[in-house]
Amino acid sequence: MYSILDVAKLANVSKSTVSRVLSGNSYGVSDKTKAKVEKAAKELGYVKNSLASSLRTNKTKTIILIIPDITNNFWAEVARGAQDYLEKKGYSLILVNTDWEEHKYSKYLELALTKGVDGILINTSSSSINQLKNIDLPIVLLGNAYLHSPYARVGSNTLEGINEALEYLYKNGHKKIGIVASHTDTVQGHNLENRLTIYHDFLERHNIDFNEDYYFSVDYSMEGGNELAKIISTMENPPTAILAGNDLIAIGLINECRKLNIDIPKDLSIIGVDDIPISSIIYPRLTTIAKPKRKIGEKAAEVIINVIEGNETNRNYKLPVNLEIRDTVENITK
Amino acid sequence: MYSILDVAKLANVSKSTVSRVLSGNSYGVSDKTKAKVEKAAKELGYVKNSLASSLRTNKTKTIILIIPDITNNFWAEVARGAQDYLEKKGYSLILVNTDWEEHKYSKYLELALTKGVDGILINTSSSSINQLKNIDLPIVLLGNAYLHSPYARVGSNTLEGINEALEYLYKNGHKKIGIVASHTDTVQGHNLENRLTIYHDFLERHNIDFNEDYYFSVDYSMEGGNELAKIISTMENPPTAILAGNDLIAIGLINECRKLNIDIPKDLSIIGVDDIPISSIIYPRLTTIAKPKRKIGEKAAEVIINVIEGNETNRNYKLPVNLEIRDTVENITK
DNA sequence: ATAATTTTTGGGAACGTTCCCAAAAAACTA
DNA sequence: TAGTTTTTTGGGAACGTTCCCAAAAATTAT
Repeated sequence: MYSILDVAKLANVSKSTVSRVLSGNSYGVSDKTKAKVEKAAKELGYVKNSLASSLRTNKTKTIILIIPDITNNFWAEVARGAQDYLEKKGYSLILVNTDWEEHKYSKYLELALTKGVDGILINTSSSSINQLKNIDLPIVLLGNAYLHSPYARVGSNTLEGINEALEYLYKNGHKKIGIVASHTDTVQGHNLENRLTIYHDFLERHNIDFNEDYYFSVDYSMEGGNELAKIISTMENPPTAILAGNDLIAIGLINECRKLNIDIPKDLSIIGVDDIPISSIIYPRLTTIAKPKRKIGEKAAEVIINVIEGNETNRNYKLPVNLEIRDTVENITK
Repeated sequence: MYSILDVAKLANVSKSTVSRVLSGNSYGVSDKTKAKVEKAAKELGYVKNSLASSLRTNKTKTIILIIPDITNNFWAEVARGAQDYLEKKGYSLILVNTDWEEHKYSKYLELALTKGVDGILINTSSSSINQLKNIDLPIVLLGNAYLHSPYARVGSNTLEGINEALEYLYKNGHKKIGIVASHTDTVQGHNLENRLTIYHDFLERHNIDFNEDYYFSVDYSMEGGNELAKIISTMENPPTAILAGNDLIAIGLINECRKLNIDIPKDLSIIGVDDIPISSIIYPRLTTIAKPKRKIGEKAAEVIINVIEGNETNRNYKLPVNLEIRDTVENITK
């Protein structure tokens, strides 16, 4: 491996000049010496040692991405979006999985410090958010939680999607609409209270009485969906549509309904949330509220670079979701 | 941010001593000074600057993972496996996506050089394999291709799985077994010729005549699977089972068969290859040859660290696959 | 042609570690 | 106790950049 000095010797200039040319910042270097240097560098196949550069400049052009699990398609998409954008800007991405475990947050936050990353893209947990206070680095939060933290945040406007989905069901003649929320108050930072508020507003707007039987509380998993199907199958006055908490529930519901001879969507319309890859493949294809996963990653990357380069103050971004209309909602107006 | 000198001053020792203690290699430093140093470091909240360290030692404790697309569950699992192992060993992972584009391989290989990574985990394309020659770094190839390259390789023993699947079908009474291969010779480095060899060996072993109608050549996608269903539905003497080229084909086949009123598995048994997440969720749940994705990542990480630390010469690993028995194979012996 | 100004170049220090070598301190030997 | 060996410590150089400042060269003005 050649260094800047080798290039300097070959080009017959000083290392300072070589540095000026090769670091891109070649103001005040005459065109002909610049050409000389570039030629010499090429001839040697010089490649810059970014460690030395970083040590001097205190910039690593590296971002760390701290997410729960890259194996989850949502996070994979976010990671991809982030990497794509960062790459364009000359940044690299260090990937790390937390599995929501506190000690890993600590560990990786420390890693960020030793490695000297220029910024942190992180999906925080409720307690790791506090650890961030001790870190003097640009930080962008991934997700909808922690609205009032002092950091920039990039999430999606799920509530608007919920509303849109509800209105879509109404337009298709549904008035007996079930809604699902989890046992726990928040799931991965989504405040489900808010979803219910949206739901109640919707009912009020259309003069529909709230029927508490239509508020379901199951686990956010396929098993939860199975359970939901069983509950619905025993109801005297079941809903005609379900707004599931997420796609997993919706899919569990679909699968179990098949066994219970409930036809989807004829007997029951379903809308999911997330648009996981399976949703467009199962039969029938699931109508769902699609989160702009990749865009979230891209935007987060864009924001953190802006923060790093001082072009932006911390802000909250809520990226629009999209109601992906497929085959699980029946029009029952006729 | 404090440096080693600050710690030294506080502990009243020299920077050398601090370095000795903090770099782990504290042979020849007395217990009491060691304690002093550790106390001082803790007191200041010292965190090591790994840039400076790397510059001096020429080791970054960083591996680059070059894969086609993290959004593909297969690669996400590989990445996860690799990261989990690397983390345990104190290494970090830089993630990069190629989309099989040549110029990105070049770009990222150069990145590996400037960043001074300690090793490269890469799923190469046919032409990028040549670029590796110019790189004097530990390299581990991901996947089954390029058997005769000089690099260590970690893949899976898919052929053995194919054989097992074939035998499993036979055991369930199937003799009219269709097999799928792509138009092209290789798909992502899998030599399909070999699959056919296995198939022919199987037929021979059980004295079954080769029926060339049972060799199908469709695209490795859901659309390919749809097409396959249509072909089969028009056959006079259709196979009773299909060994699909991958899960995507199998799923496309399942979905299209539903439309064509071909019952899976009563009318047609299906086995896929890959075990993508959807396979265990669709109805009916797909029996498939599961690749040890995560293990591949783990093993690759293990191997590259061994190569880096000089404990291992380049070798080929073929990790065993697993026939995941679910609901798409019918026993037709009775 | 000389002075003043601007442009271009080079030398040294610094970033924070680790490593080498020598010096100091401690432990042992006779 | 003095000499010898071993253990422990400290100082300086080095890794390869970038940045600061001054010097040299080129350009312009008088």
